Amino acid sequence: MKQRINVVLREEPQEQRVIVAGWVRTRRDTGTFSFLEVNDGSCLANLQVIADSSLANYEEEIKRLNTGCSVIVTGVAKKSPAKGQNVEVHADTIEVVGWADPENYPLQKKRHSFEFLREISHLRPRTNALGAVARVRSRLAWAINSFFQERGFFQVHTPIITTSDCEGAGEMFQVTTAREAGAAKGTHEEFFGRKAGLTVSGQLQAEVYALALGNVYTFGPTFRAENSNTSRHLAEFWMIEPEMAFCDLACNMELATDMLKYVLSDVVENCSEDMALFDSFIEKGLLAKLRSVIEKDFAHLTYTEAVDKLIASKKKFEFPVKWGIDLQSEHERYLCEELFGCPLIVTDYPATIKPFYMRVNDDGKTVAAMDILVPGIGEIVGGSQREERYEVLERRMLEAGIELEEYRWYLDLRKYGSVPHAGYGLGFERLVQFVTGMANIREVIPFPRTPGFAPC
RNA sequence: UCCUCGGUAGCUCAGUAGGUAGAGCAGGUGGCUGUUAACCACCUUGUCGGCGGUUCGAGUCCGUCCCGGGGAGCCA
Repeated sequence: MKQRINVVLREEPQEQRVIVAGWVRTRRDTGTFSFLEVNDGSCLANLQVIADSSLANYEEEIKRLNTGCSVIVTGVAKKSPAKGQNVEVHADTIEVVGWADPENYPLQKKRHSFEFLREISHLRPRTNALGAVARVRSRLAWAINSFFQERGFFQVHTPIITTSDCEGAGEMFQVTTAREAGAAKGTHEEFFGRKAGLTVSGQLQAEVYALALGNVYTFGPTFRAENSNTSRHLAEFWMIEPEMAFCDLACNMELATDMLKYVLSDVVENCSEDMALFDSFIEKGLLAKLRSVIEKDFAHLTYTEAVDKLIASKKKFEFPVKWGIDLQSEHERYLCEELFGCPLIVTDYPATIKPFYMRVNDDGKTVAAMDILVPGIGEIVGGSQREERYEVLERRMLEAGIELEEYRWYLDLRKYGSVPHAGYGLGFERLVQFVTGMANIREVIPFPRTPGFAPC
């Protein structure tokens, strides 16, 4: 039975027989045998395999092995006499499954720039850092599902193709069967009988299920056709959107805080080897940062208080601060990184700069919005209590220039058994970025899609 | 999309006042060694991002387009 290398490395070596299958990272020859470093993706560490020159295929094959070749090794696990590893496997047989021509194989046994690796997205998960990102990303997804499931939330699969436009979340990719550009208008009938696009948010549909099942969450792909070229934006990304009935802004903040602390703890505990790599090679002090986020309370300011703090700081900002403007990156960075040095929740933004569905506060000027800002990333969570009062919502939609007929279903939720409810969106890749310390969001999703880039 | 810096060997980069290119690593060959970014010796490698222009002559100067880094906007 084939075993995973993480298991072989974990068990005490007692001359037990093992079979492992993986890819050769490097080969070192000595007088009478060779060392192979084999990695099967189950963990960061490689398994050191001792290939003795007595092996039948030693001269013809073993000595030709190089980075990238795939092998199946059978042998005996032994205590390693040298430093660097506790376990090593002395091979009885090494079957070469696939060669990787060293003249052409792009990965070398040395550091590569992330920019270069991005050009070979089909090979980059075979590197230490990108493999670690993939494992941590998977664990984070698991932790998020666990968090919500443990609390009795139901996962709802909201549509990827949607006809709900102008959710205030940005440009939509259009979905059409028309073959030629422009043909969609008039000459061809729309497949859905109306304009459709890829979802920019599952929130509105999640609200439908929250007002039936109580607490729900979505976890799926999201698309923005914005021409954004930054280290924090993708055209296709994954978003988690919980939505809770009978829940106000305070309840929303509490859930978001608990969720972040829960998933961070889980990953720090269960991905320690990969996290150690990020801590020492990607972002120094990463683990200390994460532990402090897990332990410390998040700071909380209202937008109005935040504006006061920014003005009181007497700092020169490129964009002068004044009540009513949206907070710029430099403002968020000052508050989050300099003033507090921890995650910061900003609530109660001016109604004029937030979307129609956010609940209007009693002052009539602000809405029950909340953004969670995190050092180094900026906004990681954006949410609000939703407007549950029919008349108020209708007025806000009209003010926003929204076609009411298109949103009858959404207004109906306020017409029949309406309840206070709230929710938020968490950018999954931004979370992975925060957890791994990876500087560019294109490295934390397997196949990044950005303007002008979607190779496979 | 805007500002800014960059694109030279498979990778990371150097290239002086315009005179048709170099290092380290990788790769190849040989040697050595319970090695672990192994080590030592020798050898190979380039449409200098694309197109156009100035010039006797362009990696180097000018224009334009593409791509990447950093910052900004939009946001998650």
